[in-house]
Amino acid sequence: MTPSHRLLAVLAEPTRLRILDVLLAGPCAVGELVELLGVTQPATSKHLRVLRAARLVHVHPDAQRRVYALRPEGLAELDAWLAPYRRLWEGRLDALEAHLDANPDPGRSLS
Amino acid sequence: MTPSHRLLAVLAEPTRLRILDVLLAGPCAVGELVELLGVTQPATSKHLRVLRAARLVHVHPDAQRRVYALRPEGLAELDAWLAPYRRLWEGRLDALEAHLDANPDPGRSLS
DNA sequence: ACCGTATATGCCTTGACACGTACATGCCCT
DNA sequence: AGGGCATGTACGTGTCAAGGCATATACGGT
Repeated sequence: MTPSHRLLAVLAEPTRLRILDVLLAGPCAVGELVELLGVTQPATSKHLRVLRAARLVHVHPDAQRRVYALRPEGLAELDAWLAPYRRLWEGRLDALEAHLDANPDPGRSLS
Repeated sequence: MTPSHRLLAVLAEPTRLRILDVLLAGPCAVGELVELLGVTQPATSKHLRVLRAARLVHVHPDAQRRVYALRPEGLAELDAWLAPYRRLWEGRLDALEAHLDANPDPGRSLS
């Protein structure tokens, strides 16, 4: 029904999240993923299948290896769903920021 | 493991997403949610329990009624997780935009 | 052609979760 | 105090998806 629900279901899986985090650093073959994640190869392949169906990754065959790479545009839908909520909490943050502007430098330790 | 995985699991549920969307318009009592969503009351209460545990909503008792309201800051964690990916796809969009700036209006008058 | 490597798929079991029904709790009104 | 309304909770059930194992497919080297 909600389109973003499917996407969220795909992301609601620790292993798949870790796969995306790994791919964030750059493309990766299945074997490397298996090693890095400590997950069995069939499980990894199935998760990759799900990520592929969600258009979050794409494959580039290189001999027997299959190199997976990120498709970050797929996450734009999630960003769009998040937008109205972000306006809300940023509104509160803006109020905080205005307060900080009025009382400068009360602890600059946050990155 | 990943902290955001819990949050995503909470959101990976159409009914819970719809509840958040309703609360986006403003606070709401359980009975109204039951009516609006067409879900049984126990189911609604259970989903609200999950959303409460995830600190995405908070309750304000008003006599027998319990009015639920949004807590959008809880979604900031999801936004933070999304940030590095957003940089990627926005990078591509920026590149496209730069291209469009260099070659203004490539085919606006055609299709 | 054969073998080893790399990846995908099929079947089965198990565990988690959402739903429905019934019940418990809490609050207001008379 | 009692009855009705609004909401939370316990239990049993069905469904769905993740994991493990075995196997199938694809490719390269010899």
